[in-house]
Amino acid sequence: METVQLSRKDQIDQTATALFRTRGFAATSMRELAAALGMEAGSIYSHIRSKEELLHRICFRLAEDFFAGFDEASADDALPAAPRLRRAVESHVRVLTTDVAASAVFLHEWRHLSEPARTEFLALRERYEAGFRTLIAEGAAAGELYAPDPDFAALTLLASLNWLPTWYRPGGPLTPPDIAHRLANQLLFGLEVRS
Amino acid sequence: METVQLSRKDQIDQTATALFRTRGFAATSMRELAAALGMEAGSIYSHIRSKEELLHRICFRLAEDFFAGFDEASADDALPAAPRLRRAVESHVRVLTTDVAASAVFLHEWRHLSEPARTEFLALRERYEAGFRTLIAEGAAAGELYAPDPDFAALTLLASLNWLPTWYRPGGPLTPPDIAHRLANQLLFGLEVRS
DNA sequence: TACTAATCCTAACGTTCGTTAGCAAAGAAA
DNA sequence: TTTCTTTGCTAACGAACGTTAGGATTAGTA
Repeated sequence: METVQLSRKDQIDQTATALFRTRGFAATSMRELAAALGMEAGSIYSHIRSKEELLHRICFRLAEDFFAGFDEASADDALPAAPRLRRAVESHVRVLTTDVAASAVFLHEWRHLSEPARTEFLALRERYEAGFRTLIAEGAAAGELYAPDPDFAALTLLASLNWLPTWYRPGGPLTPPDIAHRLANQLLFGLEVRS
Repeated sequence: METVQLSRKDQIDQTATALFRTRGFAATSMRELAAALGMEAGSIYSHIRSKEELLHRICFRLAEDFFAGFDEASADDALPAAPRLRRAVESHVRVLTTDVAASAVFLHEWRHLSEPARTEFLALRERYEAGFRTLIAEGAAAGELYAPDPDFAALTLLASLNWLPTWYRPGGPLTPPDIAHRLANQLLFGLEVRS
């Protein structure tokens, strides 16, 4: 029964994601993972080919999610760059908060991918960041954004967002849309009151 | 001769820091570390007690550096909160850029500390972040800063800064003071042009 | 009923891990 | 010259690692 297999496989993926997040990929053993699933280590290999396959799936699935969200958020060419950037920020936060554990793995554990997956992953990441750079550069060129160095601004912007999985806990006082809105505001308007 | 011993020990610390940064603490073996130092794995134990001692020293040394910098930056009570915050940001960036590898380890590998070091470390970190929260809250109360939620603002501020070790490479086009200045500007003034 | 696919087990494989014991060389201090 | 400290080696320890082989059980399909 295919759905059952997929369901069990998804269960393994999910448990692995949680463990990779809290203990790190290298420090998580297959026996730990098996114990968390209520099974024996050898049994996992009825469902997966290798430990790294788990990491691979997590990282590349999230990459897809980020791309899909960004493309949708920035697609409307009629809109000025600034609101499109705001929507892209909100999309990024939405993906991050939808699966915090997977996001944390995506952000921190990708270096344990072996070649050529590692290089492929970094290329995707670079392409994604380039999307933000372009958006900010457009906004700066149009006078909508103050960004003397769009590359630097994009770096800082994504930095603020990507730290989120280290502190965000679902069920806290702030809902994901709240967080997205506040982050976008703080990053676009800054902290200091201007005269 | 004590200085020679310390020098060799420091060499081990430094090499360990670089390896822990790029490969992660758990994925770095003592044999790898020894090879990078041109010695055998067993020989390292003439200088250290355990692998974790290396991590412990790295993490807690950096914690001290951050505290010393912050205390100096925020000490001047005569100054308004906003410029003190700016100086604290610049100090944080200075510590990060002075030893990027150690900073990356400090930020990402501390979870491999075992108890009670781990709890002790987290308490230090919390105390440091509280310093920023207080500074931002003071600035907001005095009307110098726009921060409806100082805790949230502090989180985002440190997030932007702490991502730095993932992209900064010494010898790039930007000097550390440049970076500090730009980051402080972007975080305090934001991106969006106001009318 | 017979067959197939899914699921999990036990037992073990070869490898690598952090660490230790015991010994040796080499230079500084006495 | 003797002594001590520093530094490093080889060899090995027990434990844990990812993974595999081969078999058992179960449930759905034909």
